[in-house]
Amino acid sequence: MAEVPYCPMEVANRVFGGKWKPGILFRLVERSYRFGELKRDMPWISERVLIRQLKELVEDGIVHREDHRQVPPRVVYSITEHGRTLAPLLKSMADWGDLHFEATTRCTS
Amino acid sequence: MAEVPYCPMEVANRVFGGKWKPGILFRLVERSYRFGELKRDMPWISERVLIRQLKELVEDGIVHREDHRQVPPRVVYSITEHGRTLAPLLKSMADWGDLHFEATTRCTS
DNA sequence: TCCCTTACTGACAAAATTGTCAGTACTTTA
DNA sequence: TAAAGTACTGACAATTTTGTCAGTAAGGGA
Repeated sequence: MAEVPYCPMEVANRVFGGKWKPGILFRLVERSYRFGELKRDMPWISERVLIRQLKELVEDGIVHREDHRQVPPRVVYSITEHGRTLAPLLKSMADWGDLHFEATTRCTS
Repeated sequence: MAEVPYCPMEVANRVFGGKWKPGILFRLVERSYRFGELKRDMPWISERVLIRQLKELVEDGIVHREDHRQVPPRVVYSITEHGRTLAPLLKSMADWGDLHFEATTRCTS
């Protein structure tokens, strides 16, 4: 199959697309979270997956990870400056989701 | 695992997320396309997958499918009025993708 | 008659993503 | 001595998404 050329859509999609990243970022834009807090706040994501998503976001420079090196561990995740540029986009997505939800449920149910 | 509650992010993500939908929609916001045109314009998506994505978009009321009932077939896809509400969001995504691409390639390569 | 065209379908395979389960480290509290 | 707490990791399984391949219909042209 032909090679995929550079596409900004692909870039954006790779960085904050996926099943859970938008939701995670939506929270982190609001405030910092300890790992356990985030986990309890989104119990429908398995711990393993949450860790992986956070790791990818950290690698992409969207999220900052701060390990306080305590026992028991205390690790705090926060949005980076660069990640914050996603805020309006995330807001638009959520708004559109609401719009679409209302538009599609008004007549069918 | 806990049930996923209603989340506008999930809704938006389900409708226009995925590997190819943003790219397809980005094109359809510009103009209408015959199936074959779209296929040639994005040769990196397999025909089968392109059809499936379009079908889902049609089911979600984002894209309109018009079959001219000719032989050989002539099927034209266009964005619906509702789908058009995604336009600014798609633009923001593409813009952010560019921004991120430049931010991440400036120093690392 | 044979081949071309176009949009599409079904069966299936490969790959990517998501999820489960059992641990680990080290300190505090009982 | 035992248990609890926290943020993880590794091995592996299930699921979802994506991709491949071989068809099909039906008219037109050589």
